[in-house]
Amino acid sequence: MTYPWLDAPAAAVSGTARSLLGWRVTANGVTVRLTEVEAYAGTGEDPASHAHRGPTPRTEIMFGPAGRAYLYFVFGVHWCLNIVCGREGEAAAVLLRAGEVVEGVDLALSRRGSVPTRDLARGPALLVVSLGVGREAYGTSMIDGTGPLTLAPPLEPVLPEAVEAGPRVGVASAHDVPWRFWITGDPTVSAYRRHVPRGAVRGAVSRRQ
DNA sequence: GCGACGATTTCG
DNA sequence: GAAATCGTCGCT
Repeated sequence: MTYPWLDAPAAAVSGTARSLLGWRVTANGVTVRLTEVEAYAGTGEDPASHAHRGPTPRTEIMFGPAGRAYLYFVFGVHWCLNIVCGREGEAAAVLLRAGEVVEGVDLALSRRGSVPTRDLARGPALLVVSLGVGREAYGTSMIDGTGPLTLAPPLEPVLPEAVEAGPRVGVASAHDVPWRFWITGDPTVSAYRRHVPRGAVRGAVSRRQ
């Protein structure tokens, strides 16, 4: 199977992200049906993207061909998984934010601990834990069967009217860009949290909102 | 070399 | 609201 739209131009990455809703990602005995994703555009175009300032050792894989896995380690604690999109050199990507575990629930539960089934992959780092992947999956292809991750089409199509869009979660810039997409009403979609500066002044008035 | 901070999660 | 916890990246 081929995935022609994964390498659509980076300018179309929001459409690519939308199209990925309902697709299934399998790794290590667990399959997740994607219910929430975020699009990140290429170098110089999207201040919220890790690749915004050009390639670095960490983001190098994003500049390669589409369909490979870009994982990054955040807060010294968690891994998050992206599918590299766009053409070579463009560095667009789609962050897999949440999904429904549709196969291997018991295995996912063993990795996540005792949580409600709907919460198994309800968040980008939780999705990665359920799939049982980590650093070793960095840079592997998700579309040619050579790596631990496998991308597969939806069993049932996700209709356009079932998709909502809004601001991306936790990003420090580009709050106005509605490049987070999710399946309306799906219980496995994560809660929206806006970016909170780490060194925020405490006890001041302007803290909330 | 150094330090600020992060596409998060969990607990209080 | 705030801590956990460390790799990454740009340079006050």
